[in-house]
Amino acid sequence: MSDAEVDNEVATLLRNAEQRYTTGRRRVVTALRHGTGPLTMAQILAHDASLSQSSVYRNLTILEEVGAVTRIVTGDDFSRYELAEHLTEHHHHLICTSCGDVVDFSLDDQVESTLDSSLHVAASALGFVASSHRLDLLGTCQNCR
Amino acid sequence: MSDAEVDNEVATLLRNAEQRYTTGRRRVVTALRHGTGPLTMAQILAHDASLSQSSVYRNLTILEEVGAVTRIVTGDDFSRYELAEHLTEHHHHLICTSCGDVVDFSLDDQVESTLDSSLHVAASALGFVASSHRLDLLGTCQNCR
DNA sequence: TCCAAAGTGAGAATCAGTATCAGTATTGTT
DNA sequence: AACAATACTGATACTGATTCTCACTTTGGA
Repeated sequence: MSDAEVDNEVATLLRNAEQRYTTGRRRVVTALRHGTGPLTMAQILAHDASLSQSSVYRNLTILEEVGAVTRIVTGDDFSRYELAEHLTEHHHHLICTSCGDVVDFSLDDQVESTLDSSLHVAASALGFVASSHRLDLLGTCQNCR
Repeated sequence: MSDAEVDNEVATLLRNAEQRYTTGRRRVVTALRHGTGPLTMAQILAHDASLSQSSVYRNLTILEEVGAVTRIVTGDDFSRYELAEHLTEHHHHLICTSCGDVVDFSLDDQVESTLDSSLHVAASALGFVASSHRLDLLGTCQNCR
């Protein structure tokens, strides 16, 4: 999805929720489009020094509520934020257990669809209605080796 | 693994780290053996009123360090704790996005091993050394429907 | 242009989790 | 069995990421 398409889609999501697509929110979305994985608050602020922390937190919450952003919690002390999957592509996360960094990766479609159907079977056996899955690979990144 | 075997294994892990297997630590392990998924601090304390919060936090940290316990962060406001996989079985988590409750489930072995090899391929393509994976299914539990 | 409603940002407040430390329990030694 | 020496406990204080507050600013419609 191109920058303009993402922008349009985010604008629509916000408008449907009677929210504005302000400059600050655009800047957050721009920051999230950069980097190779979900970003921490510190990374977002580092990417754009004009942003103020409290507004970014508030805007991330709103962007998450309207479905434009997803919050990731990996286990270290910081939440991470990325654009929602329908604005990017289905992907998973490689999490470095040493430095905490998170990088996106994908599985090939066949593995993904096998997995997906197995998950639905398992879920319904337990009375769950599955809506999505989340797959993280834990290990050590190149830098930390 | 039987209660006694788990107990022995935890005892060994602690001893190897020059830690004692005290009554308080036994009680925490007992609490974690109950329930259908990882437990929050509140659930552990509710299960055994004789435990004090600060000691449980400290002991969970130690049990995690020696490899007897795993900390799970699902995205709501509380960490959850479970016995390490080698003391139970490889499993995944159904996470109710409405109430936050977490329940264990398993995939059949074939799906699991296909997944595992795909993950290793993907990881090494990015210079990662994979050590384990984590798969969560998000949805709505029976109670919240 | 003006107004009402929405957004901003600096700082205060919250609260899960961690650190402190005096008191208690346990282990090894004589 | 008594004595250290060392580990553990638990009440409490502290920390820090995130959320809340509120006076001020910006925005969009009439």
